[in-house]
Amino acid sequence: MPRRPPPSRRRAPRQERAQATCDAILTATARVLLKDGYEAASTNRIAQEAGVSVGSLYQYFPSKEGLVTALMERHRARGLADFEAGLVPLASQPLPVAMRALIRQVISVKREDPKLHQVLHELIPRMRQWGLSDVYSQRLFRLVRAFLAPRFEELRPQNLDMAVFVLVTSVEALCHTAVTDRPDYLEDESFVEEVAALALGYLRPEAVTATSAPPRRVARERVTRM
Amino acid sequence: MPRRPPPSRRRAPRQERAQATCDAILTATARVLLKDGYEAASTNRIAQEAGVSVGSLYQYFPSKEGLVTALMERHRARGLADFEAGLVPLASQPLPVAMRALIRQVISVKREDPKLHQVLHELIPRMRQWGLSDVYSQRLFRLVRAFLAPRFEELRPQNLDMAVFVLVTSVEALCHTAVTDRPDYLEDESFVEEVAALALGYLRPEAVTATSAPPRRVARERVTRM
Amino acid sequence: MPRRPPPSRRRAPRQERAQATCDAILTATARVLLKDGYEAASTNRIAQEAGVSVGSLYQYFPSKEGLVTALMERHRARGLADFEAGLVPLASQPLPVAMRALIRQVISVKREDPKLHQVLHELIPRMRQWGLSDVYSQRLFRLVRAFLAPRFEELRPQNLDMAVFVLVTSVEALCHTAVTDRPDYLEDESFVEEVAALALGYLRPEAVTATSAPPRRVARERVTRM
Amino acid sequence: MPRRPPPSRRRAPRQERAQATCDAILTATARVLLKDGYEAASTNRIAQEAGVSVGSLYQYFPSKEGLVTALMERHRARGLADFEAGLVPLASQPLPVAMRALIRQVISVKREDPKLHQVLHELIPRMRQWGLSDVYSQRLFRLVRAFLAPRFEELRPQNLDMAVFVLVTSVEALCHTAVTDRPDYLEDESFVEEVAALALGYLRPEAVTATSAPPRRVARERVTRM
DNA sequence: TATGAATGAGATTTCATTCAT
DNA sequence: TATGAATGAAATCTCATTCAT
Repeated sequence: MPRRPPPSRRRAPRQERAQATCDAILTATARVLLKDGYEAASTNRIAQEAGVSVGSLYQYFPSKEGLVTALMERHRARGLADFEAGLVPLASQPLPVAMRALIRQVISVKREDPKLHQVLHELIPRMRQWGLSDVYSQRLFRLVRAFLAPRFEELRPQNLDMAVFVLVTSVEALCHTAVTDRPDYLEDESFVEEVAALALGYLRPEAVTATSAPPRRVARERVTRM
Repeated sequence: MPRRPPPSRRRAPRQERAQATCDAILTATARVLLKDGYEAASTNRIAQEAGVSVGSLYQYFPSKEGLVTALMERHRARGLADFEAGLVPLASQPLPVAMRALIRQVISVKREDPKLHQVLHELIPRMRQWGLSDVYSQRLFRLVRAFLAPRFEELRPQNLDMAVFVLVTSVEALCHTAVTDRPDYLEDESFVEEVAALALGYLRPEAVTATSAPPRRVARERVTRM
Repeated sequence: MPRRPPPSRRRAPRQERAQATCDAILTATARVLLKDGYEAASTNRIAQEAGVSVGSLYQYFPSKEGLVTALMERHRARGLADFEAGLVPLASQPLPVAMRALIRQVISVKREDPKLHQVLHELIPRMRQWGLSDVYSQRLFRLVRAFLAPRFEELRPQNLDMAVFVLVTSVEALCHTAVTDRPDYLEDESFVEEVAALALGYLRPEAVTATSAPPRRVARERVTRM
Repeated sequence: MPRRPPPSRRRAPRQERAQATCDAILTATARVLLKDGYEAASTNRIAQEAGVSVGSLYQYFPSKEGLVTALMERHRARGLADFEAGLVPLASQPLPVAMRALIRQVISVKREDPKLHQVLHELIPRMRQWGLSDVYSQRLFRLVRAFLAPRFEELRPQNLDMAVFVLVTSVEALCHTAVTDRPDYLEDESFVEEVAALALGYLRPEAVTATSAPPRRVARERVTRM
């Protein structure tokens, strides 16, 4: 029996003042997480940074976990909304064009506040430990799937779900790691090209791989490439 | 001024018995990390699991950080050695063959003890916070670079370093995420094919993404898309 | 210097509505005390249960102490009134008849709401700590004393005050403990008989303790002390 | 499903020093409970009073609850042992003699440290809330039962268990309340006589009560006494 | 060298109470 | 009068680390 995920909010703020407090707390949480990391970020410290008392913090959030969860939710909801908004006008574009645009968007979203992105990214496993399922990943997955589905016929992969997994996982990792480890790449237009090459090379209809894959393709490829 | 990374070992064990104790502690650390996660893994608990006193633990390791670092080092050193060992006989193989073999190896290494892999994976950002540079990533990077360098001429990417980054990051993320989130993929031979398709499709010499790639294209594209 | 007992009420409710609120709060207090016990019963929780805001609660009661004290007073005042009402018609009854009737009444009062009785009973020491003297015990004592005084001549005990203490204390304890620990006894008519036997055996004129109680002293003492 | 009572001890002290610490903590607990009562007695305060750090306290006791429980156990175990020791030589004495001796012992035990007795007495309901069954009450009950059983034939009560309940509850309450509320009675030999009169009058073979009890006795009594 | 008792700073969380609206 | 947001002192408990034995 999986334990029900604990709520991330304790009570909805009714008055304006309360909403402001609530926001201030979340923002302060982000700031403190950035500066000190999750462990060193004490609730007292966060409250202080938000300019409220700890009591207020606990009036709106049931625990440190809940607080961080709420921040995460806010952050990811925004990111997902952005992504979706960016995706819509691309539906009718040619795949390469759309792909590059998407990659640029992913990067630009992460670059906006790289440190916060990184901190929250590192919190994901912890949230999993807390029993929170990653609904945003699932929604992202579904968005990308819906984007690719209409073009399925022209693509090489036969298993759409797996293709989405491969694409989302690899592109996400590349963008994230670039932000984290190679900020120089972010200024480099050729990086986008390379990520696009990875994605498009993977999706493209022409057979490319070899030896053990579906018979005839393999043969053709072997001849073609080696 | 970046702080000098603290040592992960306090004193090298001289006697055999000491070495055994040291190993026992590291192994216990892994066990406890698995069971309880990093935060809940107290040094007292680890010592108990190892069958020694906390005092002894602190005789061999200067701190909890050091202990975890040492475990990490042991683990990654082994992983890297395995990887290197697997890489050597593949030097002379055709790329697709070698690539599939490598992917299989990465997966099998992670599958061996998936939970431990995951726990240690999640510790990486923490170690970074501690000021430890990820030497193993760098060495992995160099290994892959050395593997690809001789074939550079036949590959599409023009920037070898970036290509290595793209490959290592994406393949690693795919294998890791599969172990974590989609264990069903691990049993599925087609998953290896897809990852291989991603890698090979990225590396292959023929242009594929149409519109983009090498120098002039970029210019054209800029005109086209922006 | 003993601190003056703090008031249990802040302001007397003037309007009817206010009286209703006041009652609602007290009733809610009882409910919450029952459910959660004294410590877990927070004033916010009580206010919520009463359907008012904490602010209102503090308009009628100066503190949590005062709130609980007021509840206690209400409860004991009612209990005492009941007891007194029951006592009046028994004044002219033979002692055994009256005694059984009283015991039955004590039991039935406690059985009415055993949990509340128990909770409030357990609060008595706390109230003592708060410096509140137990006026209701004193009034109960006086009632029983007044009940026994007219029959003093026919009773064995020579010290009326002590006899009242012995009777009240033991009967009260028996009834309370039965409600708490042996609810089965409450259904058992023979329990009433046994308690009555205890009380009547204690009060009866014939000497009984034989062997050690110095016989003649009794007579002398009567003269000397009462 | 009743929750298993939590342990009152965390780990048994192995070294002498540890035992001393453990004792010091328990003694300090008693001292602080006396002075401040349960609520105001903070674990930090207790540790300070014991001259150790809080950490040490929590090394031996798992919680404040556990700490108090352990103190209670120690206290009641001693009291019970004393009582049992006093009971043995009385087995062969005439009932009135034995009864007076027992009452004197109960009083003297409580008088030894009246405040501590009172504090611990008031903690009993709390322990019940914690799910701890009152084993010592049960053992006391059995001791008294074993004491009365051989004389059952000569006693009035027909239900031995109920008789034990009546005796233990009333005598205990009288002694306790006297210690608490009427310390003057403790100096007064006639108080012991009255309590003995209560107990012996209850137990004595001669019929005494009336109207509704077992038929013939009732009749006789009515004639005799009223 | 090994042990494990002891330390104590510091973390999370609660709740009686106040007071601006 | 009523509301409920805000306060903040204080309580319980943990755990990395030290050091006397």
